Amino acid sequence: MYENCKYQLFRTALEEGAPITDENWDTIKPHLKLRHFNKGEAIIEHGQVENYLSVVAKGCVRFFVHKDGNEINFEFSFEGEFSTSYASFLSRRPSFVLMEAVEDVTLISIHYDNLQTLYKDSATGEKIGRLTTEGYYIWREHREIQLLTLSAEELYIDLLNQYPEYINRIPQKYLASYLQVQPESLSRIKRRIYSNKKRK
Amino acid sequence: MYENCKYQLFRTALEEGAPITDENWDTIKPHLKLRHFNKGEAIIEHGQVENYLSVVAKGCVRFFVHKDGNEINFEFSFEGEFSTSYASFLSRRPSFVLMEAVEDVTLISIHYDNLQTLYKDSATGEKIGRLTTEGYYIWREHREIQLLTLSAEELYIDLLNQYPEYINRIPQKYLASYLQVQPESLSRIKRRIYSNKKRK
DNA sequence: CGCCGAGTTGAACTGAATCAAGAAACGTGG
DNA sequence: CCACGTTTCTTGATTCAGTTCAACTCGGCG
Repeated sequence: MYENCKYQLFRTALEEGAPITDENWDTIKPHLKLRHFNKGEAIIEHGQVENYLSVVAKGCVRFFVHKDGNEINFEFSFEGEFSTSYASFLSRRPSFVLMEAVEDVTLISIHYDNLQTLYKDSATGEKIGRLTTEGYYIWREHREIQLLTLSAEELYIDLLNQYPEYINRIPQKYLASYLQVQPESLSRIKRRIYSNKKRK
Repeated sequence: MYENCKYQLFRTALEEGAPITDENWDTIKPHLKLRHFNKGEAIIEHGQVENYLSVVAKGCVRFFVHKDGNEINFEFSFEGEFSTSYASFLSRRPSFVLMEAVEDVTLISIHYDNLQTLYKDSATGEKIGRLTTEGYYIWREHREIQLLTLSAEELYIDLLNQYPEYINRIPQKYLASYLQVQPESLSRIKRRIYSNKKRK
């Protein structure tokens, strides 16, 4: 019963693409499983193939890549959001992206093979898959345009406005590279923004 | 007969996702149409909803956004590649992205409504749609990681290696913002790379 | 032939990176 | 619950790469 409730988050996430009928849900639900990760634990390592499409039930996940010995964070996911190395999941190729639990994390996951079965068995499955991917695509395009057009400070302000409850859960050392700056610069950006707010 | 041949590029583009049967193709083909644009002409303006999913038959298209009175280019498409303001197309919302013909351009296009009909009428249609979107997604994720990890010089070298035939067709003033630098800096980057090559 | 936009080059400037040191927060074990 | 050690965050000083601005070259086109 308790787990049942948790799975709902997966349905809700899917329903951002399109409404799910109860019958659809009944065919999906048996394939879901919960996976737990401790803070700091790897969820996907470099070179692994991502086998799961997951939604975060609890916690915060960061996505990052290695570059010259440094980590560059390119995404974070929180409760109710999809959380998967999607390009690897879709292409069945080794993941270039690493995933790690920023906090203790619980994921609601469906295995790739089970998803393919759903696709094969029902046109609705295909449709849900398409709409989910479309939603994911739109998100990526949005982020890419933001990266190209906004300064680190503008990106930070955007996060403050859109996800005030999330921004404090991401350690600044991770957030910095997401905004394309060094941690020291992010520190100065925050000071600048904060002192401006006080003045007004 | 001539146009028939041109449409093939659309099929080829789709088949990067999954093979298309002749029957599938026969249901798609009647919905395709060719659209021509002169060099410099707008294909999508800011705020328009994108109604077409297109593949480039001839020419080069640039995708860009406005920022503080400047244009920032975030994508280019060439012969055989998809070319659409996809987030707008999928979401039916006004496009934030502008599209323009860099050279004289011919697009092979299918209208949104016709695509939806294909989706409704066949599970295969759904599948093709899903796989196409997946391919598009993978491309976007790849580009986003490149933006985060590579310097302008590294991005340029990457283009040189991967698309040597395309890079010269993009005016440097457009290419610069794609690499996140000013045209003057791109000029210096090219000189640096070229003089290194000579030395070796 | 002369115009115009694109590209190149140089010089000065600027904002972020780097390096280094100190302050604050965290958590681990006594 | 406190003490200590580790990590994260902040702050300052310096360096450096890219921007900006301006002048100049080049090539196409009427």
